[in-house]
This record gives sequence, structure tokens and C-alpha cells, in this order.
Amino acid sequence: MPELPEVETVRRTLETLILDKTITEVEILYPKIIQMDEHEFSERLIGQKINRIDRMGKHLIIHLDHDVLIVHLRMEGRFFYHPRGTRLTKHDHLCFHLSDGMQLTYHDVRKFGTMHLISQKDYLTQGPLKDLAKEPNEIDFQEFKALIQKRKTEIKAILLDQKVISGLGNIYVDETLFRAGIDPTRLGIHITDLEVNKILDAAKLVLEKAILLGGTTIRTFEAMDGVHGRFQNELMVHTKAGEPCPICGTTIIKTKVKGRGTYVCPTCQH
DNA sequence: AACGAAACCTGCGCGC
DNA sequence: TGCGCGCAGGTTTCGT
Repeated sequence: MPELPEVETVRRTLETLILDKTITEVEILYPKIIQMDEHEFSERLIGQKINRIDRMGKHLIIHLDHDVLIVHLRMEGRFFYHPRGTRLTKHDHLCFHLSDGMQLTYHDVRKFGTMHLISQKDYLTQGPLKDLAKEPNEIDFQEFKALIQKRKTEIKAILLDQKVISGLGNIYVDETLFRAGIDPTRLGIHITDLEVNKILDAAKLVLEKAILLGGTTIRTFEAMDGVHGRFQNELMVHTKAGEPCPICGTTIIKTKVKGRGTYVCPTCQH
């Protein structure tokens, strides 16, 4: 998936395409994506209008007349907006027919994505948003600092935890820690107040810049059919193993932290 | 409570 | 060409 900037790009694109359209029919080819009975899912959706599309962390929040559809694209989820009747392909799992004669198709090679349909009144207190932390630009510093400094695990793993801070994934955590000058294997308990501050500033900067450029394209991610992010040109360490650090020239190395591919400059990050 | 590993899926590139 | 392995942007679950 897409991390926060990619999801924001998808959100903005969807907004231009499906706002104020009504769902007229739902096709479910792979029911495991939805977290409820497929007949109930279809019945509830049909007839509801798409009134607003928000985003919280990496979740898309589609506000309907009565319910809220919460979408997580995970690793490879994508949407396509095509004329009704366009043939579905191998990895198309859901298809929403819309009142404008178009169809919104959910496509996901690895089938990791999820959709939750929850009533408007409960969507913040039930389901995937229940324990979601705030995003870097709205997080409370004291709260964030306390969560980091009480943990005895690596800072990279802490920053990937969406209950601590939302929106960062593997790419942007590497970029954030590089800009903050911090080694991803440092334990949370050893991170100083000053360093927490640097991390937060770096995270805000990285995400803001990535949103501006429409996200990062690595391998197959596209916001919608044919739209590529341009943040990959801004990456300083992620995917740069063997290349010189843009600050000091030291060769960037690739390691593993908690099983995740991790890129660091051994000179700039301590 | 907090941690790490495994699980959920498929496709791709690599070495043999 | 085929096979097995490791890898991929995320999160949840399970055992310790």
C-alpha cells in the first residue's frame, strides 16, 4: 500500500470521480475483502449516495447517506473507474455500479485490502479507526514522546505502529529517520526529547512533500489507472542501497529491522 | 502489557 | 523452461 500520501492522492482522485453518485449495484467476486456478510453489504450499499470522502491515516473514509465505508488498500489495493460493462480482470474483487453509468472496481493482487461498512454513529468507535493515532501534523507532542520513550523496541517499529502515529509506512519511516539523523534500531526508551522533536518535524516534512508530489511509485502502485507519484525522485535512502548518501557520500546500506527492508546512512544516522 | 514471529495472498526476479 | 527461494509499500493474530 500506499502510505498516507498515496492514500491522499487516491482520495483526491476519487473525489473528482464519484462524489454525489449513487451506488446502484454491487458485485462481490472475493468476499474476504469485506468484513461482513456479502448480501448485507450489497443490500446496505445499494441506494446510498457518496456524500464525502475523507482520509484518516492510511484509511479512506467514504461517507454515504446512512453508513460509512472504510477502505484500507494495504499493499496493493487500487481503484479503477470505467464505463459500466468493462470486463473485470483476474484481480478485480469488487465492483460498484454507479448512477452515472460508470463502475468503480476494486483491484488487489495480494487480496490484503479490507472494507468495513459501519453506521455513521459508530465508525469512529468501532472497526479499524477505533485505536488509530493522530497523523504527524496534528499529534500531541507530549503524548507522542511518552509513547516512544516507554517502549523497549526499535524506533522504526514504533513509528510503523499506527496506534502511536498514523500514516507512516516502510518508505516514509526510512526517509523520516534519515532526515532526523536517527538509527532505526535505536530503542524507544533511549530516544531523547530533542530527537522526538526531530522525528516529528522530519515526518511532517516528508509527508507534506510526498502529498504535494502525488506520493511515491515503487513497483506497481498507481493512485488510479495511469497516475504515478513523483516522490520517488525525492527519496534520499529508501531503495538506494549501494548509492552515496546525498548528505555525506557514505554508501547507503540495506539492512533488516523487525523483518522489514531498511535503508540507512551509517554515517548520518546514530 | 509488550514483544516477535507467523499468517494473510500473489507475482517477480534470481540462481541452479 | 522449470523449480524453489526470498522479497514486496501493511496489519492482525497468536504464543511467549
